[in-house]
Parts: sequence; structure tokens; C-alpha cells
Amino acid sequence: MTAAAETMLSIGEVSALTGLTTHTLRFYEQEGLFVEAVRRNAAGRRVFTEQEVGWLRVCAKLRSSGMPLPDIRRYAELVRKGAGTETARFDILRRHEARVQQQVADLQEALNVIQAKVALYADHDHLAAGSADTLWRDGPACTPARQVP
Amino acid sequence: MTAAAETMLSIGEVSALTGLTTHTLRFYEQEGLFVEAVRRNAAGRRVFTEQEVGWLRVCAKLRSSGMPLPDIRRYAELVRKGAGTETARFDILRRHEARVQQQVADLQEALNVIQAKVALYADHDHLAAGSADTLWRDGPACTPARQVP
DNA sequence: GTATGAGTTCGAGTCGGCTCGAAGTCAAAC
DNA sequence: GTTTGACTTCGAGCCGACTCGAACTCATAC
Repeated sequence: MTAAAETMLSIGEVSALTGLTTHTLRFYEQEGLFVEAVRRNAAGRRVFTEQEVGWLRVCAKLRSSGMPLPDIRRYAELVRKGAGTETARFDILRRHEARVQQQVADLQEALNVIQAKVALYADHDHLAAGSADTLWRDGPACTPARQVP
Repeated sequence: MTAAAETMLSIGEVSALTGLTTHTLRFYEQEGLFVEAVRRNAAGRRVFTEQEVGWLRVCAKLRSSGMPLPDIRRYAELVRKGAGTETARFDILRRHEARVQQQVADLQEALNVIQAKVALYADHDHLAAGSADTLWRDGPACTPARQVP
């Protein structure tokens, strides 16, 4: 840690850098998603560092892939606690990784169904308008979803 | 169309076959997601055909891949109108296909970030506990999300 | 000095898609 | 005949993650 001055960023700048609205950034602070308490300047305004921008970008990726806020908060808490919490953090990430992979697989499956239908309609364009009535229900076998009784 | 009796299914059976709750099935009817008006027996209970089960499975796939109910409703309406609406249906599907592909791409990108982090933590397990403090913010460049002003 | 624009706090509202519960009907099993 | 269980309608509630608006404070530009 040298004496180099850290770049100080306003909430608006951070918003521009992360794509998160200022509203969302305040909301995230409230939700405890930041690793360190957000600092304020003399006027009481939030001041961010580039490190925080980096973290927020990670957060954005986690969120966009469906990690719930409570999980991100927990991850942030572990980071705050520092050394000794690596395994727990690892766990959170691994679990989320599995979820995302499942999501991708599910989407791929849906994509198969959709693309098969698209192909049917595309074919139909080259044909007479006789078979059209059944296109909507044709397609690859859609497995009945698992029951959660 | 022969005189073969269609299998008549109760809402509970359809629920079991599709994985959608009875509540959801009634809700879908209300929302106009069915291609034909749902029939009732003498006692006023809903009676479904296997064709409807097929359609519901398609619906479930569309939903699980994020198609909004209004789009599904519109698709159902077009099917209801019959011949001449194929191009419009095709359009809805193609648009959704594109959305899903985008979703997959986004998830893959998130997965890259997550997996890079997972790898960092995994590595760390084999090392001394010194570099740990920076793992949480390390990772592949997270592009700032597009601004929607 | 005042207008502008960016920041602040707070609480309330929105959204989609279910999800639930209450109160009632009905048919078959016993 | 009564109990069970699956059905009916209706409207309300819930969930997470924002999203918005009002009312206010500041700092700088002109």
C-alpha cells in the first residue's frame, strides 16, 4: 500500500461505470452488499473507489446470472471477515456455478423445442397451407416437469 | 378425425402430466393461454384432451425460457385464428429464440467470471493463506453493462 | 445571488407470475 | 347417509429486486 491517492468516484460515476442506477447502488448499500462500509465525503455524499467498482461488476454478473441478493450479501460478509473464510466463499461460488450450468442446460432444452418449431414453420412456408393447423402442437417430446408435491 | 373417443383428463391428471399446479392451470385459462376454450363436463369441471397437454408442455417450455404470458397468449390467439397466421407465429418464435440465445450467451459470460473465481479459490487451497484477501475482486474483466438511459 | 444539476433520505409503489385460502359443490366409497 | 377428496370460484397475498417520487441539501456556473 503506497501513498498513492485512490481515485474517488461519485455515485453517478460509479453508475456510469457499472451500468447500475444510482437508486440501485444505494439500495445495494442498504442491503449490505458492499464489502466495506461506503465512505462519505465532507458533504455526506458517497465516495467510491475503483476497487468497489470492480466488486460491483462482479455483483452485477452474479445478479444477472440469478444469484439472490442474500447470497451476495453473505459472500460480501465473508470477504469482510477476511482470511479463514475462503472455503465458505468457494462453496457459495461453486453452488452458484452449478445453478447457472443447470440454467444453461434448461435453456438449451427449451431452445431445442423452439428451434424445432421454428423449423416446422419455416418448412411450411415452402408448402401448401394444409398442414398448418398442427404446427403449434408439434415438436420434440416435452418431458413433463418434475413434480414437487 | 375418426369417431375415436378422446381421452378426457381432469385438471389433477393434467397437473400430474405437465408439472403445472392446478392453480396454475386455472390461472392460465383465465389468462387466455389455451387455444380453445376449456371444456367442462356436466358437473362444471374442466375436461382436458391430450392435445391440450401437449400444448401445455410447450407453454411450460416457453415460460421456463422466459417468454412472458402475453406473448404466449398472442401465440395461442393466432393458432385459434388458424390458417394465415403462420408468419406471425413464426415471428413470435423467432424473436423468442433470439432472446433465449442471448440469455444463454449472457449466462456463459457470467459462468466464465464465476469459474475463474472458483479456480482462484481452488488454487488458493493449495497455497499459503496470504493472497486470499484479493481473490474476491480478482477475475476476468467484467464489462460495464450497457446503459439504458 | 440564483439557477442548475447532482447528490441526500425516506417510504411507497410496481411488476409478473404465481400461490394461497376460504367457502362451496359434487361423486363415489363405504 | 356421511365422509372423503377432488373439484369449483373468487379475491387477496407474496416474492424479489428494483423503481420512483417527494422534499431536501450542496457546490459550482453564470
